[in-house]
Amino acid sequence: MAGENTTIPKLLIICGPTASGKSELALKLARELDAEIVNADSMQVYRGLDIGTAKPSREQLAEVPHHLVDVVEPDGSFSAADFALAADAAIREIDSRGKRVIVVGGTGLYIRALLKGLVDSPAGSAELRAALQDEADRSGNAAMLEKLRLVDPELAAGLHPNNLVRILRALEVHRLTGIPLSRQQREHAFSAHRYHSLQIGISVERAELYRRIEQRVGNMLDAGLIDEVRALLSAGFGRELKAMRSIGYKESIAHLLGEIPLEEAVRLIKRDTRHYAKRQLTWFKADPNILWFEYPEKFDTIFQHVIEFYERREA
RNA sequence: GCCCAGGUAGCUCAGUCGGUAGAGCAGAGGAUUGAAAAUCCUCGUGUCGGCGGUUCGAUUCCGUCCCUGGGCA
Repeated sequence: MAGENTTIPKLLIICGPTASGKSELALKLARELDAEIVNADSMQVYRGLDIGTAKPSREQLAEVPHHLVDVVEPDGSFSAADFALAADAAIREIDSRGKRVIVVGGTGLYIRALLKGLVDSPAGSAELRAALQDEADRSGNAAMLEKLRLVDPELAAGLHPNNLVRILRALEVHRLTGIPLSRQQREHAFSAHRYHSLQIGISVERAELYRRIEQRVGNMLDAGLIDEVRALLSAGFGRELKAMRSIGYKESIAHLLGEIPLEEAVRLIKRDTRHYAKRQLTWFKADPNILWFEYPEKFDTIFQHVIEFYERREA
């Protein structure tokens, strides 16, 4: 049976803004369904970033197998494409053991990359990026956008000169492949259908969400966030690293370096987390495939949908 | 009680030599194809403390009252 099993695994996806209770719901469902969890959070993949990323506890990680947690060093590189690749492997492996898969996370692009794939464009090269950044520093953002316009007018038209990250990525892809990124995107268009999935979003009233964020950040401080960041710094992981520029870490570093008082750092962490939650909501709201429920209030309804999803025969 | 400084957007404040006002922060909305907890875009009418007076016109000048700081008693 193992060899001839070519069915596409069914994925239960739990998403929603930070502090909405995703991990808790996923754990509960995993216990009930004998499932394993695949993390789709861009920061929980980093080793050593535990408190600030609200990583599941040691006990929780031991109780339910988690994948894609602690898979890269804080100075390592990781991207949406890396995620999709690693998640595919983990899912296949879990599926081969006859277990179910629950994907949980707040990184919208990672989930999309997993379900629909990304354009087949080359990975970013550090040297090329550095060179482009250098050029941008000298000639300015507008000049870089102009440069992009010459090779990919379609993409350039939709980019604001200040959005240098995207401009440089597009230039990078063109330089590496000779093909305009917009053309690849148009052909790709996220039209693939890589898994059967049920996407559940946890909806929380805005004021309540902000209250929870406030509380969660307080808990992180109590749990020793500052110490965690201090340890990372003394291990040689500096503020220039992607992981260390994430919420909770960049502000803590500023405080540890004596740039801002602790209370200011805390204020900023709360603010940045709120903004982040808002961006997540914008992303997920735009996805018509997500079914939204309140949790824990609607757990039974969620569970019904899940059971029905697993029993359904996919065409 | 007296003196001084203030009372302008949810907050901190700027400003109007008299023609009804604008920044930062907060907040809201959006974008997002190998950096995504990143990166980026858009959104500011509020009895300018109350009431009178002067004036064609007052948030701006004058008077008075209330409130908040600070100082003196």
